[in-house]
Amino acid sequence: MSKEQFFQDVYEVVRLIPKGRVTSYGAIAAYLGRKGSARMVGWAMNHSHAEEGVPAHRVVNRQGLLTGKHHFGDPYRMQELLESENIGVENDQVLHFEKYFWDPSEELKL
DNA sequence: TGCTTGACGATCA
DNA sequence: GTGATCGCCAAGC
Repeated sequence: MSKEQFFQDVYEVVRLIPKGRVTSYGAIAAYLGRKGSARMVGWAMNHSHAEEGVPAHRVVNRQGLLTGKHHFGDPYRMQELLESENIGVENDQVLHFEKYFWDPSEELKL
């Protein structure tokens, strides 16, 4: 799998995240066979601005922390988008993260 | 060419 | 429960 393919797959998986659900960088990395390379997913997301229809706000870290909020132009934008999908956010963290967590390797089952 | 950094995560002390 | 360390792999300098 080339790095370009990895990028496209990341974007595709992110686009498949149901509204009102969130996932983690690690979960995406694991699903794409890049277990342990969660940083690559984050790095790919950093370039997701060039893509369209990529709900990057639905991707948070393992702790449900909105670590990528500063890449949305306005830091409050990410939280705002999540709250608009009935996802509670407090102190830069998704409330009931386990409840909203969407694991591609479980939901998509390859 | 080589070192540092990074939207991360798991492990160990 | 907290803090330090390593693995991951690409980009920037």
